[in-house]
Amino acid sequence: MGWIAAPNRLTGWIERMAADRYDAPKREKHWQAAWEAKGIFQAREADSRPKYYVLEMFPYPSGRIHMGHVRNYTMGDVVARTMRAKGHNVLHPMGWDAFGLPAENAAIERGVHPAKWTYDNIATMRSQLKSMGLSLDWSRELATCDLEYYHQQQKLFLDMLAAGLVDRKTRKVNWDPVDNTVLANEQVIDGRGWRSGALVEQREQPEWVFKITDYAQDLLDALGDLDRWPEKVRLMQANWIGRSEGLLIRFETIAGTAPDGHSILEVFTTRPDTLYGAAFMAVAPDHKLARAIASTNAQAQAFIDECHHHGTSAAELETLEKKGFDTGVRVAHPMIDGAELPVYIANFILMEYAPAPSSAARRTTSATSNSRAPMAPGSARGSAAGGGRRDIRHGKEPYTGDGVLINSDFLDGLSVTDAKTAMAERLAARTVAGKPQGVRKTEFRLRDWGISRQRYWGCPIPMIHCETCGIVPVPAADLPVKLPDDVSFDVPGNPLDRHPTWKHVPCPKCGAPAVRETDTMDTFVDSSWYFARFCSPRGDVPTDTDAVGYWLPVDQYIGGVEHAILHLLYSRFFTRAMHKTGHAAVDEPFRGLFTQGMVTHETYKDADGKWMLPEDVTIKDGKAVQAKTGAPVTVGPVESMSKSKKNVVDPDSIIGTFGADTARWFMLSDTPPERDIEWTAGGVDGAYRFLQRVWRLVRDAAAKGAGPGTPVPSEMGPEAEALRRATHKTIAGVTSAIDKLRFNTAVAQIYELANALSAGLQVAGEQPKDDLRFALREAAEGLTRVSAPMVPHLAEECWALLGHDTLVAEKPWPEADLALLTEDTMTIAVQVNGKRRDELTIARDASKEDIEAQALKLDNVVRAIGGRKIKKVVVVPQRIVNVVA
RNA sequence: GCGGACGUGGUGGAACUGGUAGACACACAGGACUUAAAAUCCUGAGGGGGAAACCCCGUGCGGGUUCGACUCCCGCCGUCCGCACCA
Repeated sequence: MGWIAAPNRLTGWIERMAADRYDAPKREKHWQAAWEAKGIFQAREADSRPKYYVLEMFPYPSGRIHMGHVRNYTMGDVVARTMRAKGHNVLHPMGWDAFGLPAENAAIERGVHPAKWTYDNIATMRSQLKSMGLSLDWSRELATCDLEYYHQQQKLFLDMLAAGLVDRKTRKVNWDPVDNTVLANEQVIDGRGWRSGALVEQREQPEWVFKITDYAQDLLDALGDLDRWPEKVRLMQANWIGRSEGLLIRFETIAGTAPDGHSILEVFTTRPDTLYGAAFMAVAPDHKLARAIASTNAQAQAFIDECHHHGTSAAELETLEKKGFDTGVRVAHPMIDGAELPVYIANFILMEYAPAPSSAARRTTSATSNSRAPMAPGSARGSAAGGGRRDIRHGKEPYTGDGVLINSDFLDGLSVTDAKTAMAERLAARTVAGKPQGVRKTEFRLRDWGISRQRYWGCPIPMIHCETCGIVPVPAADLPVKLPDDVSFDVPGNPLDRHPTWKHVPCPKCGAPAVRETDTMDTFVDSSWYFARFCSPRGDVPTDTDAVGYWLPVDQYIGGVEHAILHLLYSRFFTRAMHKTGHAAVDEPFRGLFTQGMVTHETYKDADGKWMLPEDVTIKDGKAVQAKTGAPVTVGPVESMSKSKKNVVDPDSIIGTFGADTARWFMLSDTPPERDIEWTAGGVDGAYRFLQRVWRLVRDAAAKGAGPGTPVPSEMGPEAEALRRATHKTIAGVTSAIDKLRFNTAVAQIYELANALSAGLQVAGEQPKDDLRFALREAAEGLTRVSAPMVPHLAEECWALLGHDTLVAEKPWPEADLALLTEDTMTIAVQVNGKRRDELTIARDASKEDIEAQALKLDNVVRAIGGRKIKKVVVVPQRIVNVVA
């Protein structure tokens, strides 16, 4: 065994490997450069093709891209590339949701300026995204922290202010003591800040709000037209807006029980029909009556204080134990002479923030299951249980549906709906203190959108506080209000507020010394119009109306379902606001919406219970062990990738090792896009191997197949025919799968074509005939072109292997030859009594009679019938035969 | 509690408007190639029975409609999501 021989073998092996392998990481850079050189992904407005706007939710520049981004942007890219090939003028831009807390946290922790931190991250992530080979128009890139961007946002704010869409309210806010900022109710989860996790406190704070409630009804109604949105998201938004119709009832308080000035108590209820069963009235802890009581009653005050320890969000209130405090106040029951109802302060009642003229307790509670009910329950619903003298079996027939009311005087026998109407009419006709006792009112759960944040790294709110003139907008000519660069984060609080000079400006009206608003905008504002800005990202007005008129709405928006409510609802509001202020011509920003699932991975812990990165774990003898030490590893459940559990895989290392196409292919394979996908090392290998196989198949087909542009031969043998059929079936199938965003089924069909091409190459031998040579080329080209949106680099490589000097990215989408999709003969199943017994291959256009006759002749069918009498034969041509015996 | 979605082999999943359940893939097993391994190529496979032809069972569970049900209806069980004073 001479050692001289070894190098030869090794060299031969390396050469063979090199010749047999597609070097994805290397070639991908080449094709990316080729696309960029031609600028083929840059969108222009002046174009006769139909427009198509594809957008994925833009990322927060947290540092590096993660697999969720890879999945999201791959899907969008498939749509963009496919629509481009199908002859659309495609806009597919990318930007950065760049304002926000983490930048300030980095400043606090590491002393790096938020701007530097952000732009450095953007540079990293941009290059990572570019390595994915996305067909993005990078010339439109923007970051919301660009002065150019937030300058325009300040203009929008002032226009919205002028249009009456901005308000300033003092209200009870959720204060996050860790982040030192106000949070929207939506940002409070289980009483804790959504970012910091700190327990939220309540505070009084003046803040700027956008009057989204002005559009509550419209935002609700328009959901019905968003037929290309997931039903789930529309439902969530409808619930969030939470329209409820009810009655505002004015109760008279019993003399001597209520403080002065409280002779009337206004109460809103959605169930006026249950008034006869009412047990008590409840007011919110901040209701003026509650405050009046508390001013002279320490116990009441203590109860109110206790209530304030909880968050203000509705969800928070619902999970609380229900508690009440009897104020001693009594109101007269409007329907029952002499009956009185107690008034409680309750911890589960919410002050209404909507622009009601005078705050009222929002809800009343009926007695349906409350032991303190002084009256019999007012409604008997078929399945309702509960105390009191409820008579479930009222009447001869069992109740179905909503049932009818009992023990409710004039409402008896009415349905709930009719009873509500009857009660509303009765109360409306009565007068209390000069006004109708009952007024119909529609309320919404949705509240105005508070946007003030006591933060540095956000868009400054362009307002000035003057002692004599009040609050004055910054004149448009003085915009932008630029964030100062010289800020420090060594002490808590808002750096803008304690900056030595920044906030001190003369009042634009009177010239006297005044101060700027030091609050900045909620970053959800930034993301509420970026899709519009992409239409004219460099304009010196917020939107170019021509460009926006051309591109909007976004035809296909793709992102995570976690934004189902906030971001999407705010964007819908903002688009309406932009319409009203002349910055857009549509109301709905997103014509089509798709919410993709998350990326998950197994979790790993070492012997000490510490989380481990997947890359530090290997499988040895079927057991998970630490790659370096071989120490045992505990495999935990599959969970969505998160830094805290370390079950993350870095896209860079995948792309660097296997290439972007492998990562893209994995993300599209196997799992339906709306579901969570589990990232596995095995799956990556599988994707990589398949792409290598495609490359080899196309290379071999290029060698054995016909030359480029060879016309269809007149004679076609069965093998060639079958391969051609597979090709065209795949083209048709992939086209419709991508159209429906069913990427996993598109992938499966591409596998089938690859298998068919492989079979074709097998039968071809060394000297295939012209018909098969044609079919091989057609299949290889078809395979290349339908997979191009998913694995664009490999497709370019294959296209070149096939002898083309053009780019697939510029080729039109292939068309399936419909004539090849239908075969002359087909195989249908034959059942006997509903069980499949045989199958029948027969002419496609065979008559029912022929099919029946042939089916009844089949041996298996005859045997299954077993001599019984045939009662009936169901024949569905091209589908099935069922013999009933 | 209300509303919604989902439940299919060892695994991810496919199945168009009710018409051959399990496409395609992963993992697995066998074979070819190799000194060997990797890679690659070929073959097999829902479960059970049978030498085979075939037969029985099978889409969470129980009913129903239908010639025929993963698909439609009713009732359960389970998982996930959203919402929620009450209904």
